[in-house]
Amino acid sequence: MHQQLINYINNHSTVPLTSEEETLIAASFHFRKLRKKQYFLLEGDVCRHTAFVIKGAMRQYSVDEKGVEHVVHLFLEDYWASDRESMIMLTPSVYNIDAWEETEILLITRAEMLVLMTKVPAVAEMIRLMDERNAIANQRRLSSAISSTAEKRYEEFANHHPRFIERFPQHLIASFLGITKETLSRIKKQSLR
Amino acid sequence: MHQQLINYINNHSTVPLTSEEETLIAASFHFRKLRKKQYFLLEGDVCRHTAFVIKGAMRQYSVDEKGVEHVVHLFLEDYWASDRESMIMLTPSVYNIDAWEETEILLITRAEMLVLMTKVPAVAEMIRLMDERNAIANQRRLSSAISSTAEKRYEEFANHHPRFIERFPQHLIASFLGITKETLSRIKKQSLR
DNA sequence: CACATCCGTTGATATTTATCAACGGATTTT
DNA sequence: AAAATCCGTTGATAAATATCAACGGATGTG
Repeated sequence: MHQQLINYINNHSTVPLTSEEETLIAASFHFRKLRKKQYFLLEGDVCRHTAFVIKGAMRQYSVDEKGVEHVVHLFLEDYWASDRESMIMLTPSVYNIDAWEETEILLITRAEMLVLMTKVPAVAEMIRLMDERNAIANQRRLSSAISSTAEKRYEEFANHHPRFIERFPQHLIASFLGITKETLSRIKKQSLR
Repeated sequence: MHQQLINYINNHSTVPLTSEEETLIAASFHFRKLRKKQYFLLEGDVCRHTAFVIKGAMRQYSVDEKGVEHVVHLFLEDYWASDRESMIMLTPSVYNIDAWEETEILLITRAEMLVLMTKVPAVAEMIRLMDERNAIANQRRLSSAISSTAEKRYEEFANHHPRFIERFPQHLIASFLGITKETLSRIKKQSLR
């Protein structure tokens, strides 16, 4: 059950895990299964866990005053999901995270993760790498949100995240890009010519 | 000259620096002065240094096919400037970073920073803290770029970054927010009513 | 001092994107 | 199998924002 996470860590660090370390990791993460639409994080709650997605699909979104959902992140297998701000600051989250498909995740608290990072160097290395990649991806996304048209953003997104397009319906992709589903529909139609 | 950085590190970590550590830090950072408009990073170059701003103001921006500048970051005293993607991946940067006012910075390479982090725990701690804050700030900015109107984005920006408004002209603020200077001018006029 | 440049503003207009409403096909639920 | 919900599309229209042009005041520069 934890094998996928073990593989993931080995693939994202330079020192292979010893079997003791593997045991320690397995003991630190707790398995949980989410049915479709079930919440991993509810707006207003403090985010206590980081989730590693073993199988399935989730989305993170806020809901504005008018009740409109704004998707800020999408997750598939091998993604890490959490609200970092809420978890670190211990403040109520403004986001919801729920399962789009039936989903299996491995959960760990921040405290446990910090301990694990000191005990298992490969985990610390992997986390640092993920933080780095995450920072770079966010910078790119921000840059394109500020300076690109809806069409270019979709194009770039489609090139970088073909798996998302296969797994999530178009109206979630639109929301993720910050446009309406109607606009995305028209963009796709146009760009065929 | 390095005193400001020393203070900064002490203010952003839990263990005070020893005088040996202070010496080490002072030896790792190199002072540089930039005239107005002088570049710290030029598009196409690989970003080799991180800059700590002692005094002055800088901006980071890309230039699109039409020659329009898009400001992605603004920096004042006590800010860290670099293009992380370029520095880590060793790829040519798509950004320029230049001085808006006459600016004094302290420079350090990534390799030197990594060494310093192992030798001085307080530096490692401070960097981790900055990474965290940065990740949170980027998440917020992304979220508002995707889901807020130009007016709300400006309002939020003005509340969170009053110093930027004092130091940078309005057209740079507009670009930072992803809108034109004309639109920002009209937004401000409207919101007076 | 004279000249040039920068900066914010305004008006007129064009473009992009959102909103609202409706539809048909697919899928899920009962 | 029938009913309900979800999903993508389209049309008509409204709202938000960009573009282009011009101006006057401020600031910087030779």
